[in-house]
Amino acid sequence: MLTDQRKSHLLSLLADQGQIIARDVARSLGLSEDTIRRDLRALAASGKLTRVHGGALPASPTVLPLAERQTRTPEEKDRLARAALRLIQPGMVVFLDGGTTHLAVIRHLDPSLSLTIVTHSPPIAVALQHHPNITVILIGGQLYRHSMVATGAPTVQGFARIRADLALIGATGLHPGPGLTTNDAAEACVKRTLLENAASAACILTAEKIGTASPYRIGSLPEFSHLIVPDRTDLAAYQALPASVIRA
Amino acid sequence: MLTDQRKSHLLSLLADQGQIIARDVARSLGLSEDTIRRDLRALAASGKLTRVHGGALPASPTVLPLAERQTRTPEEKDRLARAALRLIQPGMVVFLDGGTTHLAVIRHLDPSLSLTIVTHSPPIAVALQHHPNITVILIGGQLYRHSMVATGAPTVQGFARIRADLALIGATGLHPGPGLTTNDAAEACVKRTLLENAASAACILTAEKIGTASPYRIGSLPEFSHLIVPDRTDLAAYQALPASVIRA
DNA sequence: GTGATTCGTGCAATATCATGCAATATCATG
DNA sequence: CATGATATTGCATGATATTGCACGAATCAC
Repeated sequence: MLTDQRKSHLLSLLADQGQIIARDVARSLGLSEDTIRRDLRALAASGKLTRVHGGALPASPTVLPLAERQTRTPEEKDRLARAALRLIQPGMVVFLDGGTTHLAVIRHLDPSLSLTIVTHSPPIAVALQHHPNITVILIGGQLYRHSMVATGAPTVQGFARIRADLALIGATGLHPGPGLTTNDAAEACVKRTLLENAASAACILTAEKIGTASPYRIGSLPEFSHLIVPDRTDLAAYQALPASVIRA
Repeated sequence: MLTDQRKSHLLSLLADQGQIIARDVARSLGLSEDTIRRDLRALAASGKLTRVHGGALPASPTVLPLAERQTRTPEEKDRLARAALRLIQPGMVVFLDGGTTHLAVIRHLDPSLSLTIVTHSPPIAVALQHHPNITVILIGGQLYRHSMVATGAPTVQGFARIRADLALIGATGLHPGPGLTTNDAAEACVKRTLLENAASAACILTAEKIGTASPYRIGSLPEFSHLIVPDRTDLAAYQALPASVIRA
């Protein structure tokens, strides 16, 4: 296993479990604790995590990943969410990815709108509790804590059995090279499944994600039907764009 | 469990309950009281709480939104939940039904306990977000809003593929005739699946449910291994009882 | 008051940490 | 391909942190 790979592994482990115990990771990777400790020190130095006696904890703001991130850029997110609403028509079957942006979409949903939402995110399901006209299909799997979504083979299978009219897919990066990317391999896999099993797909991106790339590819821009970005986003670097680019 | 995590746990416990009793926390975490006292001293030194004889109190005068909820929550539920904790051992695979009683169980869960929880309830999954030592398997299906659980064939299938050590199953009624019952047919079906695929099963019942019957049968009392009921519950009307009846 | 509980401190056992060092692997350059 | 430079890893070592226990003092409940 390569060193950088191991560091990514540590970060995704941290995102997944909310903690790292040096001894356990060293044993599970068959390496000495010294190596893991060195990695942790390096990651802590670059601010990716917080070093504590015995292992590591998320860098401060991840303590409440969703609730915290929710408050980061609320007004931008709300604008984008409202723009996304135009894609949702009555009667549709919609795949809805996890994430605070999509929670914002639900917040703005017309409660009389009648449609089916398919999601693997417990917080999304909880947010839909008081939308009686929406049929909610929950897709199961192992819970990935950082994003609070189910992942793994059962999740992929669950989505693959359904054909949606629209998929709203989140991403952590958009870059001219790799296209749309995300931070976790298993999550990327699920997102690709959403993309492949929906008649149309949209991705909502906040400003800070544009121009950045995460390790795991979801797909290229033209595979999406819609891209929803902030108002004055410069997309000149992208040769192929989705059929519709919505600026909000 | 990491030391820093334990300190966070103490603070969140304080926010939750408005007080900390050193002896109880030490016992629930399986550590010596000295360790807890040392933590409390450290937290008090940094002004995060006020040290008092026997434990700690919030640093700021009051203002605890959650503590308020705690008092509104029937303490009966908390007592029952704590009693249920004794059935949960490290390493177990546990089916966890939805409902506020089971949410209370999670609130009292030792955060260092390492086990697998399988649930079809989004609120339960959300509540487990900050229990990094617990593997959460989410079971999908159509969301039934009244109880906030997934139901239907996919849910039944999802559970049936797993063999659990323990199932904690909710019910809305216990009556000498039909036994344990619930309000929704699809939900009853899921609950039966939990019952049939776990090595042992327990049902927690608050006082107002005992002696009542809902339309849909889950199973008879002797099919359960444990029944957890309030202290002075009269069960004389029931000829066959579970192997263990816990009164809390 | 009096007994029981809780407290703080000192101490010892253990675990974890940072650093230096040597062995090996990988890289860059010619 | 050869060779020196750099990176990575495991181990040894002394330092630091954590934890449980013992013991006497302080505090609480009655």
